[in-house]
Amino acid sequence: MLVWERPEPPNRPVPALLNRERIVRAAIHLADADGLEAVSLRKVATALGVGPMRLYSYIAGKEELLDLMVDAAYAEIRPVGHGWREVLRSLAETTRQAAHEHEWLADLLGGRPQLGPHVLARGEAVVAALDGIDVDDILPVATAVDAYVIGAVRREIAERRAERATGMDEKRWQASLGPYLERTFATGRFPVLATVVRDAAHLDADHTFRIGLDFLLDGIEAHISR
Amino acid sequence: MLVWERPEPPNRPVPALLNRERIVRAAIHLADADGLEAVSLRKVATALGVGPMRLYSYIAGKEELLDLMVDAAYAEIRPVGHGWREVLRSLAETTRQAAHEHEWLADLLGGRPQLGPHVLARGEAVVAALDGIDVDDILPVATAVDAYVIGAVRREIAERRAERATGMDEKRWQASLGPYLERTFATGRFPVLATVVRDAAHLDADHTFRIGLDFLLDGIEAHISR
DNA sequence: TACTGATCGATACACTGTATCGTTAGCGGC
DNA sequence: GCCGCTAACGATACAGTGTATCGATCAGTA
Repeated sequence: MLVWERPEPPNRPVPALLNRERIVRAAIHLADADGLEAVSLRKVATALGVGPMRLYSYIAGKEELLDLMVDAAYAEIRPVGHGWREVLRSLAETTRQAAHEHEWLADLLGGRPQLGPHVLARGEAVVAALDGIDVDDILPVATAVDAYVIGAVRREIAERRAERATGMDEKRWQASLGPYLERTFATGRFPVLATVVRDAAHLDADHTFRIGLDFLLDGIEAHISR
Repeated sequence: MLVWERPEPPNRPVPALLNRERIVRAAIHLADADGLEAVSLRKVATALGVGPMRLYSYIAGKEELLDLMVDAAYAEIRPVGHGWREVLRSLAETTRQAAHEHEWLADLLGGRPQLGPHVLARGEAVVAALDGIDVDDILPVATAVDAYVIGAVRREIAERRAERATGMDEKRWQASLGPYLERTFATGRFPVLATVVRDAAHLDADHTFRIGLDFLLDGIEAHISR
């Protein structure tokens, strides 16, 4: 039986100090502060003042804890707006924003099927807002937008971490594309790529995300208005 | 200094039994067989008949080994075709295919910036094939396609694993969307989503991937031919 | 009050990535 | 031909992981 429908254990006679929400909050707190690899059952349990094995009454293992974390993060995501395009754009932007506030989310996105209540509620909201569209188009369209967002956000966060690791700010990093790329391009092994990277205008992360999203939405528009 | 440009240690007088290629091949072999979590430095070293610490002469840590694995997988990816659209489609399809042959690749895609020689060579091939396009459009376009592929492939592999875990075949899984979803929809909490999922035609994975990719390519076409 | 069954958490196990450091082996200079 | 040096090697160790096990503990019932 999956976490989502398995009830929490009944309250102990003494009002329980522990529940899933508290556990997930503690885990998210750790992940927000020090990244996903800082989340261990021991650290979560310690933060709650209990032994590690206590957690196994509430979750079946670490994977389920991560699933619960993702679902909790999705609780903040609710697309708004009027018309399918505004809603899909809002879906993408709010998801991206959640990943910016919780970078660990990027590590988890797309890693396992998400079937938690908040994810489903988000799905419900999206589908409801897309009611003008042919029923057979709704899932492919929403799936495509989600796929783009997952990939784009992961790349973005990965790049941001790499920048942070070098200690360079975004400007200097983008301008030189990192000393390594400079040296590599100097070898002449990637001539076309080198000129494009050097000559083309460089967009910031926001812009890059939006331009790709616009490509996708334009393609969707052409399809559904046909 | 990054792996990509740091030379391997000089050959020992006795012809070295070990080199990065052999290490990476062993790691990929393990990952292909039993998934990414089966890749540990100890297991890789054991497979090569050496102690774990030997590997540290060739790589700085596990993360670098994973980077090398990804780069090796990208060596198989080379888009073909004539015209930007055929090339971008081929880029997407071959990347997807690589992830189907090496499911662990889906776990790694988008996780860290990939700057290895084979990844760059793939980039070079793509950019070279896109030479009709405005230089300022090339990177956004290629980036958008990559983002879509990463997200779509991750979702796809995640779903496939979930199916495998339940022991259901794809047909039965899709038809019922899993007993859990059936029960959840029966609660009436997600009425619109439930009807869409139940009533809409269900596409297989290939179809779903292609339809989203077509949305994106159509949007790109509208942009660059403007 | 005595018993039973659920709940708890300490301990233990197998495993991880990697730092340390004494040992070893090959080579250049005498 | 031999010595001394240096670089490579790998055994050991450490801190940490997820989780199985199982004796101790406690509440509610007879």
